[in-house]
Amino acid sequence: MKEGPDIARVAALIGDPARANMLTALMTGKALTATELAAEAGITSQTASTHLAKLDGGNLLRVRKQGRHKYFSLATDDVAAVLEGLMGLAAKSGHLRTRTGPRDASLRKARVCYNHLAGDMGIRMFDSFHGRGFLALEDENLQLTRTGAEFMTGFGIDLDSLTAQKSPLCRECLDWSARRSHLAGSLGRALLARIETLGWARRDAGSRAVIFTQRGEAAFAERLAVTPV
Amino acid sequence: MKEGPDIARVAALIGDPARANMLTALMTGKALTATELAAEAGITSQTASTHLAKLDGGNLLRVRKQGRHKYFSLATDDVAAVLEGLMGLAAKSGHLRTRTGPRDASLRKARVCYNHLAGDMGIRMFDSFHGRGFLALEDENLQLTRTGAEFMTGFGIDLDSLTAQKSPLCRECLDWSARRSHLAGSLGRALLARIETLGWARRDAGSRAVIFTQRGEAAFAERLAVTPV
DNA sequence: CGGATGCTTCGATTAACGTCGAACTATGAA
DNA sequence: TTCATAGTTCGACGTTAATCGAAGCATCCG
Repeated sequence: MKEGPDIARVAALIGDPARANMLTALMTGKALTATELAAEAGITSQTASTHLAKLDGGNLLRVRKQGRHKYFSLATDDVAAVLEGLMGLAAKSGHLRTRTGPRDASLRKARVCYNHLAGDMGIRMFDSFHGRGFLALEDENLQLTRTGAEFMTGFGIDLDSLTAQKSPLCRECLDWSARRSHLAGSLGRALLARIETLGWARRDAGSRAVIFTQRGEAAFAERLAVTPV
Repeated sequence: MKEGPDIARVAALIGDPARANMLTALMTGKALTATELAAEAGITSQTASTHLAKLDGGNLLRVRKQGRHKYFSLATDDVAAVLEGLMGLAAKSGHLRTRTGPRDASLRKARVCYNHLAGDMGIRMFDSFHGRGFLALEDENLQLTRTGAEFMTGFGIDLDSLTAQKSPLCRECLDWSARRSHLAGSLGRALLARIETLGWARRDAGSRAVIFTQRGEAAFAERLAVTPV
């Protein structure tokens, strides 16, 4: 009778407060261990273990074992995108955990969304790439054009190592405000990494904010977020 | 401690099977009454009533009272977008309700996503509009360009009445496969309505499929989904 | 080899919530 | 007015699932 994918299963997985806290913690893009996630959610390590097993079973997480540690991260960009969408809905219905403070403003401006740049600056960069013809919508996927590839290489991105991976190079990701999209995919990740390497910005420890230096923001506007005439 | 919007609340709302069934039923875009939704979810009208109250309280639904009937529809396009995203995740983790059949194929090709066209054909139309310069990414929102407006008027869309509404004209909506976006917003709605008026396609009763006639599909490819050279 | 740390499994408790029968209100039809 | 239909509220039942203590593995370190 019911048609289509079983949406309730996934939603219920995200719907538990403890699990939701873990997932939002993973939105920074950093891989966290089970105990770290337990602390993040405010539960004991035993319960965290069962929760993490469920999330993994639902294909929401990617797990890597290293020695006696188990590192968890979000499975794909799609998961991050859905989480962002849910945040948008929750924010709109007014159920904010904390009232909007100064930290919130910086989150809107620039933050990390599963390892790539989100927020106003992320959107501006995406728009600029699009307008300059670096990205093209081809078939089913977002593609990097030849001029785009040249630009990326010039910016210090090693495209060869990126294309060697099996994960998609470019992808769209809907933003917090759920209005516009920014660049995800391995290229998005590489760009943020490059921005950090260049010293233009650094991640705020313990939150998702990305804090640009004054020089970094100017350089960003000049090279990445150019508005094409 | 916890920062950001309360995502668990919303996800838990969608996470109940009965409520999820109601929401997916509303993805057709049609407004349904409480009893219709109860039947759709396979529960009694009393339980449906409490569920609908909760969904409404979570700002996921829009409610209109007409006589002794209460009509429910999805609150905004954002809600539909999140539901689509969740379907993508659920589909990927392999938990399909029904094994993929012929109906599933037609859903992928063209279906209705909260009143606008989704699926392959929706994506192709969006790409074409983008490539022909009908849509521009401006500031925070997707904008209809002047040439785009001319085209729409020529296609028989009454733009004046659309812009008179307060709801946004253009919006992106992430697709099932969660890879690419198609056109939502009031313009997206109007386009699908126009397509139906022209007799190019009709909605399948009881599913989300949009079935094009042979002539309709040819006309669609010729006028709406032109690939710009 | 101990001893410590990270994670998992088991069992029992507890709390939350979906469910429906029954009774109630409101609107529309005869 | 009388009856029927749509929807809501209440109370009780039952199931589900989150939680933690305790015990059990696995891994690393000295």
